[in-house]
Amino acid sequence: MLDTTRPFCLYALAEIIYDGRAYSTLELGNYLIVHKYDGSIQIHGSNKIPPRNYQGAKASLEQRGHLLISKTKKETITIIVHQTLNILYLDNWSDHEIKISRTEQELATKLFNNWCDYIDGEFAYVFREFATDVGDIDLLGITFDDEYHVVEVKRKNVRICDCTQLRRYLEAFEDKPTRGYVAAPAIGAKAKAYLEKHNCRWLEIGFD
Amino acid sequence: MLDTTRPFCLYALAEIIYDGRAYSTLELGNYLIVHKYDGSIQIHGSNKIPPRNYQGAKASLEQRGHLLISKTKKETITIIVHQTLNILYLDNWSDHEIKISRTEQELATKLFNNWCDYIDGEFAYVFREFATDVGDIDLLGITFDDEYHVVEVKRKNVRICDCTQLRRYLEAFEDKPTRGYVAAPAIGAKAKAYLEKHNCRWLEIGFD
DNA sequence: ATTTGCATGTCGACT
DNA sequence: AGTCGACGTGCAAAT
Repeated sequence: MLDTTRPFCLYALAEIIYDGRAYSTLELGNYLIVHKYDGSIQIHGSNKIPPRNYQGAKASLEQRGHLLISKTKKETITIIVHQTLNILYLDNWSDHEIKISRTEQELATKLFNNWCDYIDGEFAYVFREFATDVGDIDLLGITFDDEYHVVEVKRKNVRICDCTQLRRYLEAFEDKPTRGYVAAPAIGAKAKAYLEKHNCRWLEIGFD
Repeated sequence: MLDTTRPFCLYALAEIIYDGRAYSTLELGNYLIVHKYDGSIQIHGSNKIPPRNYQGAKASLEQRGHLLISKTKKETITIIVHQTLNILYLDNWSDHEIKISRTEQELATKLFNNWCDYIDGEFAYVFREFATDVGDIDLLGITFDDEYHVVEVKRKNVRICDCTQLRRYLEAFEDKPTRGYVAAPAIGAKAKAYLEKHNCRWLEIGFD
């Protein structure tokens, strides 16, 4: 018998059925089942980072014989436990978060503070997080002769979809003369070609 | 002493430092550390599905005193183990994959097989996975009078970025008359407005 | 409650 | 190795 009110880590011979946004089955085998304080549950196989199956926070967990059933409004995981190999209750489990540095914010700040090192022109204003109805623009500079310089910042390699995002922002000023930039540490060949084809530029910017 | 050649699940009082694509620290606390056959490692807190820290397959794991060090070429996780609370070796751990149904493929097939129920017109051809240099189009129908009907299929709620993706495909035929569709079970209000503004349509299509 | 965009996204497929 | 698109993406912030 399992105490489903406590967080645990169960190693079991089991099979799993998921029904919700999709439908999936996981055949009989030995899996690691982790149940957390927030109600979430995840079933891990012997490789890869993401769990084979999972259910997010606030799921309810219930045991009925050899069945473990995790439910939310729209989704259900049914675990058929054939054999319990091991069980570990995880008391006093910490909920601390990681503290991160070197983020997109950090790059945006650097570009904002050193604007003229990266972009030519005589600017009247430079905005951060400029709101438009197709989303927020990371950095927007407006020159004295009313030219709109739109910058999308990425903390890593630029993808094509980042460039379409930039173009969506540029369209928001279609009545103005505009220039588009993606600022990032690196860019792929296809994305660069796509950018240049649409008269946009890549700004190389890295962490210190 | 730990056998780092076997997959295990370790509950320990520890602190963690990650350095790689970003830099992060996780303060002293009780965490669940899972090491898999593929070399991957993940550190879990008491809530949420994703691990606090992780390292993908083919990472090397090494123990030096109370330090556990997981390394790849560009990334390092250092686990400072203050106290080992529990250790479970996970022998004969299965690597089976889940089998999924109700996928985007399934919806695309349904639309392909029942094309005329969804889209008006006299079609000469309908293609699946039609390749262009901006990506593969899920479904492309060409009428006898050379009108290009482009369909992007989504298995769930349509996002704005799905609509920009559709428009990118439409641009590939800018010398032809085109019509654009996003086929999906549901769509948000904003995405729908964006679609209609660009003369595209949402096709409601669901699983059986 | 819904929508939006980020993420150390991860992962698989393809060049 | 690098690039690209999909994911039951998960998640938090804004609306």
